[in-house]
Amino acid sequence: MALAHAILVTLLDSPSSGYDLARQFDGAVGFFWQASHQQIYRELAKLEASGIITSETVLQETRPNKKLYAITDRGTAMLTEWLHTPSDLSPIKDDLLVKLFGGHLVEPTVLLQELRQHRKQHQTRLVEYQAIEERFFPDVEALSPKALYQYLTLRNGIQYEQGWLKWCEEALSTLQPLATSNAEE
Amino acid sequence: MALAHAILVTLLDSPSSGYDLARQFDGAVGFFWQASHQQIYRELAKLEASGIITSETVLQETRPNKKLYAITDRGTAMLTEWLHTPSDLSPIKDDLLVKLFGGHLVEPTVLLQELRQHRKQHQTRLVEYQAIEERFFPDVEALSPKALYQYLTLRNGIQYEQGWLKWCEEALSTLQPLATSNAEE
DNA sequence: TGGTCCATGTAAAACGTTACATGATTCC
DNA sequence: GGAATCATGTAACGTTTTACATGGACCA
Repeated sequence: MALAHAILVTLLDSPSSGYDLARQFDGAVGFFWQASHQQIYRELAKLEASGIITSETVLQETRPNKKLYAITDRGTAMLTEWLHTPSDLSPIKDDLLVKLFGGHLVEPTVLLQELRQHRKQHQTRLVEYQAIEERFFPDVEALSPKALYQYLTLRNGIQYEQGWLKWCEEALSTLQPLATSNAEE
Repeated sequence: MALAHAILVTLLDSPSSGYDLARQFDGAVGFFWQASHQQIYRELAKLEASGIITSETVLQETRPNKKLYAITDRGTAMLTEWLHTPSDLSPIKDDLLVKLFGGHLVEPTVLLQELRQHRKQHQTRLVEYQAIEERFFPDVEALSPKALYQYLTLRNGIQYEQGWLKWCEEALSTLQPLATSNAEE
């Protein structure tokens, strides 16, 4: 059910094909939900069958035709109902932390390397998010309510990446003393 | 495969029954992985069938007998190999952020209420984590390598909850102006 | 001519959730 | 007497992942 909701809030922004949605899930929607194109196409078929979305085929000359999906009134009603239903905190599943929990099994350099790699990736994401913030949300006071809500999801991403970076630094300096006399980087 | 690894690092700590594991997944392991008892029992049967763990039946008088599972050499080898394989950043799936993205559909008070609820829950978790930190890790300098790795997973949880709290505050004060003349709490 | 983008799908396997099922003990 | 804890499972269903499959347009 959760993927359905993520698709619906995306369609609220603009009618999209499955392909468009897949790209949005790789971009801005990806801050808080990920899904592959296979999942998306299947879910779209299911949502259309139950009248939550409708499609319109758009013929194209130089490119394959596409089906543009849009949310129906029934879909909006369903989404609104869900917005009124409280959610639990979302569960965390993190491979890196599982690894750390058993980290004493391997030489310290193994996880130090992985921590450096993660730090780098979080750093990259943070820079991307901050670029989006500057480009699209330069003046928070001037935002429409809709833009304001979406801005907050971006702010969450920024907060999240900053937290990870801070923790990576802490973990690296905590574990570095365990790695005796190694030249790495 | 990921649940398997979470079970294995837990068994590394001490041989456990399915029931024990389920409780650990509700506790310390729950910082970074969640699983229901049904999942755990199924996975244990599978892991035993492939020689990654072994079980020994422990007869008990006043309580039901239990099967204590322990990791085998093959299991340790498999886990070690996985520790050497780099992981991607873990995907985020967060209902609350999906809701915010479509938040303009409902009156501001709806999401303000939900944000307050989430703030409260993150606050509760943070206090729990900090209690564990004080009780079990009072002197970081004195920790064994094994304890040090596990301490870092707790520190990640603390960082995570602090980040969420900070963001909840920001989101609440950003959205509060949208809710005009309402008496809520 | 080899790679990426556009565009949509099928199929199988793995993983996760919900509901059902049992039964003694211990605590309030 | 009722709820919680200990202890283990089955079954059905739903979701996610991984692999396979196709084919034209455009760019270097």
